[in-house]
Amino acid sequence: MSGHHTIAETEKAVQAKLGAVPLRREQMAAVSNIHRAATAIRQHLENSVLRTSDLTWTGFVVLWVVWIWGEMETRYVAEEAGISKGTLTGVAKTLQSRGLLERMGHPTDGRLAVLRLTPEGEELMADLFPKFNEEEVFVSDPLESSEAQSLAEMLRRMVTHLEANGEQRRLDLRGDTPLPPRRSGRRAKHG
Amino acid sequence: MSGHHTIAETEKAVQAKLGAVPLRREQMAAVSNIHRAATAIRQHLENSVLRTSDLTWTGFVVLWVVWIWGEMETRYVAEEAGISKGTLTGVAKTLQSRGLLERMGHPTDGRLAVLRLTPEGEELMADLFPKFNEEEVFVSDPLESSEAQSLAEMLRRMVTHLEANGEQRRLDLRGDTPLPPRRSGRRAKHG
DNA sequence: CACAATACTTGCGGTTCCGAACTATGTCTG
DNA sequence: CAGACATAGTTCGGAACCGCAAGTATTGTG
Repeated sequence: MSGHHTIAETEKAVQAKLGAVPLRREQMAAVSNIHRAATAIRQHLENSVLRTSDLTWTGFVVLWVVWIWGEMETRYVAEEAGISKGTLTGVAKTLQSRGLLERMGHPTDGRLAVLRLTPEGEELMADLFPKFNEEEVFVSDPLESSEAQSLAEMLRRMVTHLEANGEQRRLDLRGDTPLPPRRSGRRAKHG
Repeated sequence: MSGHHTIAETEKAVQAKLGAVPLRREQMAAVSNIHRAATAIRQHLENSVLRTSDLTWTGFVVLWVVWIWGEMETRYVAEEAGISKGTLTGVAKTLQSRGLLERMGHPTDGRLAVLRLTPEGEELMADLFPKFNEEEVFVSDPLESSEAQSLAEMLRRMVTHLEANGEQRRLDLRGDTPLPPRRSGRRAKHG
């Protein structure tokens, strides 16, 4: 890392650029720093523990979710991992091809698919997660234990709030104009 | 959102799965929630303000960085945006093709390239950013103003710590074994 | 002027990612 | 029970993304 500008300098530049505009700075800094921290932490974890097992971030998260919950239906795995169903299909395929994950049809509902770790997957996670946690401790080094708790708790409130009210908020914002389609993506066959 | 499991339930399942393993839970929850929050917030912002301008998250971040700093050399833009130089080349091309961004050679050092917003880009950001900030306020709704400040400050400490010590830490972790190459990537011309 | 260092681009191979279209299955209702 | 509707998962188009190697151009240095 060792950036050209520190995070403090950036905040100062924002102040300079936006001094006149009436903005809510505390919230802006909070959100912005959440993403900065997430990126920096993710990069550190990828390049320390994950890389040596040839796992991507998303692959690890999917394994983690399935590991924690035991068997899990794919739709819930996607949701917990924070990715779309379509993405999960591909990620699960990769993990299956490496023998870490297996998928089974649901016994009674033929539409469902269930994911589970293979023994190799279990073994990998049992080995990997303590190392992962060590790095979580490393990145949290500047926080007191009570601060880490408070941080987690505030973020939890934000996530809960978004889960509860995000969709309604987006609907209200749009009003009657429908969400424009993405530039990319599958096109209709005709028309 | 409205997940199958709440964030609290997940933490409980982790406790059940890992009850015997000696882990540092506060740090684990903090890091995990940073990513959960980042994902949820990003999705909300993409589907509220960004989508209507047909901007991707990364595209917006690049525009934002250049907007805040005025002119900026590409290497620093990539760093501030948290993406690689190679990715920036592509993203910048996309933004140029939409007339939002322009690139110029550096006046004295011919190796450098400098990015700047076009008038259209300036206009877009002037229009977009207040809306973006409104949603930052929305997602921060469950936080007191002082809490938002404290949250930002803790995250800033984590980022600073990683910038200062992350690389050394990764070196220490690896010891003498070099980082294994990625599975993918361009191959040498001949062995 | 050779030669190293720096900055960016290009291309590769793979992954991730979204979201709409599509397929298959289950469920409700007349 | 047939047709309509709902739900779960897959496929696909287009873009983003990384890390690395190689290529181009420029600058600095002995």
